[in-house]
Amino acid sequence: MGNRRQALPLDALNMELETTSDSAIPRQSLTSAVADKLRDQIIRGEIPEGAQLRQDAIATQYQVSRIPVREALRQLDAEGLIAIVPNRGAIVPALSPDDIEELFSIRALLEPEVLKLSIPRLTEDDFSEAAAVLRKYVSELRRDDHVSAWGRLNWQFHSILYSRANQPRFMAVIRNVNNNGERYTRLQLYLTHGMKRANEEHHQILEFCRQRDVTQACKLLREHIRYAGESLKQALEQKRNDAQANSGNGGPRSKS
Amino acid sequence: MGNRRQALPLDALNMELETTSDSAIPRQSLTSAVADKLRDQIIRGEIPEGAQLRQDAIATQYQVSRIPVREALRQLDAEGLIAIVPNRGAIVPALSPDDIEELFSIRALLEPEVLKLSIPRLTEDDFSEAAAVLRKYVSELRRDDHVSAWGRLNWQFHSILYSRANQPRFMAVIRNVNNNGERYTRLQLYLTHGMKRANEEHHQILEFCRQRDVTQACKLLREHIRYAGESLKQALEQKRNDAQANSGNGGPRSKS
DNA sequence: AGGGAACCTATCGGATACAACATGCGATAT
DNA sequence: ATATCGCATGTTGTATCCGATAGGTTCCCT
Repeated sequence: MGNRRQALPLDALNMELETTSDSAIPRQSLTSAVADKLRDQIIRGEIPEGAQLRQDAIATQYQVSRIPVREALRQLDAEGLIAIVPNRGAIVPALSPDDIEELFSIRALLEPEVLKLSIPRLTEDDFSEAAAVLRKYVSELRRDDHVSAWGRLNWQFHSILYSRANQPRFMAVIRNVNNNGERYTRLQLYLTHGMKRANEEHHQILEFCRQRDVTQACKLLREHIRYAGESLKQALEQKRNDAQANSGNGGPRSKS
Repeated sequence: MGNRRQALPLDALNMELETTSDSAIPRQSLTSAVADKLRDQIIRGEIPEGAQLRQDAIATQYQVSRIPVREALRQLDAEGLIAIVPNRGAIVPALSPDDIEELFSIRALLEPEVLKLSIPRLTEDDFSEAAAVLRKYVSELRRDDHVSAWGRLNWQFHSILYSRANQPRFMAVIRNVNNNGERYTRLQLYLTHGMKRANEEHHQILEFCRQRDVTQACKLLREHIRYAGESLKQALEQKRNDAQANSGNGGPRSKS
């Protein structure tokens, strides 16, 4: 009974997440593995807004103790993806329309700057890779579960365009800001309105990049982000209003 | 000996750090207290770049177990203040001149935007508070340990000016980016060159804000940040060159 | 019957204990 | 003499256990 019974879940988790096997046998810590898994679930919306993240439940789910879970939660808290209330656990916070507006404003400021630095160094391979992502994007449009893939592809496209800027600090911030907002891009209202237009804009941006037209590409990117943020904000406001109206019919027990 | 012997260090830590006593009996967790303390030490440069953060040492220093220390380290890792290498501990990473340039570029993009939104709502109290910070700043200039206070006052001044923008997401990013670079503002070369000029620019920015001249204030702020970043980058490059020259003269015992 | 207070349970926070990994030093063999 | 293997030591990673806190529930008193 003295031998290993803990290697299994670690390996299992690592297997799931081992996308970049650099032949160095990475073997990340359980904390990192749990953090990555939870982050992914939150971003994809599998863990909905307002959900409580029970340490024990997560621990048993992944067959680890609560220690790595707690460390992962601390990390996600620092990333802004969850909010830890002392003695009361962690929840996935609901983002207000103003939060959405802010997040997209930050993106609209930072991403064009990175694109500007990246465009001169982009290669033909980068362009075709980006184009491939856009094709995948279109083909996913008709699938039922496209919402889960949409955000990832969107990020892939953008990050390919930025990849040659060599600005790791920028990218760290941008990635984090994207992570914070991405789960809301699943909103149906936003999807139906924005997906087609976003796709066209993506193609146009890519074309400007091919032509090395820095000014136009950055300008369009900025507008692309601003428009996406604006329409997502409106979709969110509408959803909140609907929800309020529903609760107003169903259960208004506070005032009248 | 069944009764509490752990309440003491927690209270001690909280005492040390309770700057903002909101009368809500905050009593933050040990993890948060340790994270705040370490963050402060790193920002102030008390923990120098390249230093290894031994969990056990920190735990005994603050008379807590390693658990809250580990969680605090995870948090600081997510904030970018330290780097955790699996199975090999955490270190305070050295920032390259390019990192500095990036951090200040991000600031130069984000902070003027926030200032723009804040200026119309700034009150006379805000202006006098900012002016008071600048006076304190000048009076600290002659003290020996001014370097420790400089960064804090600098941040105070800036954050007062941004405070009415009501953009918490922006501020979270800006604060974090500032934290990441602040420990390098202690560089002597940078201090001697930049402090006087920075002070003058601060006064000028404040004046533009008083006049509600959004355009000029934002323009000057952007230049202020860019100049600070540029001169700090140069100071850092010079320091690195000197260090390399010294190690070239003093300690090459591998070859000759 | 309604309100309040004491208990009760679920969950979090922290400490201790132990296992795994990394590194440095020394022994040994070539 | 040197290179390599193995052991010793120190540090990190994870599990388990215990104490603390908050919110709900029940019971009693009015």
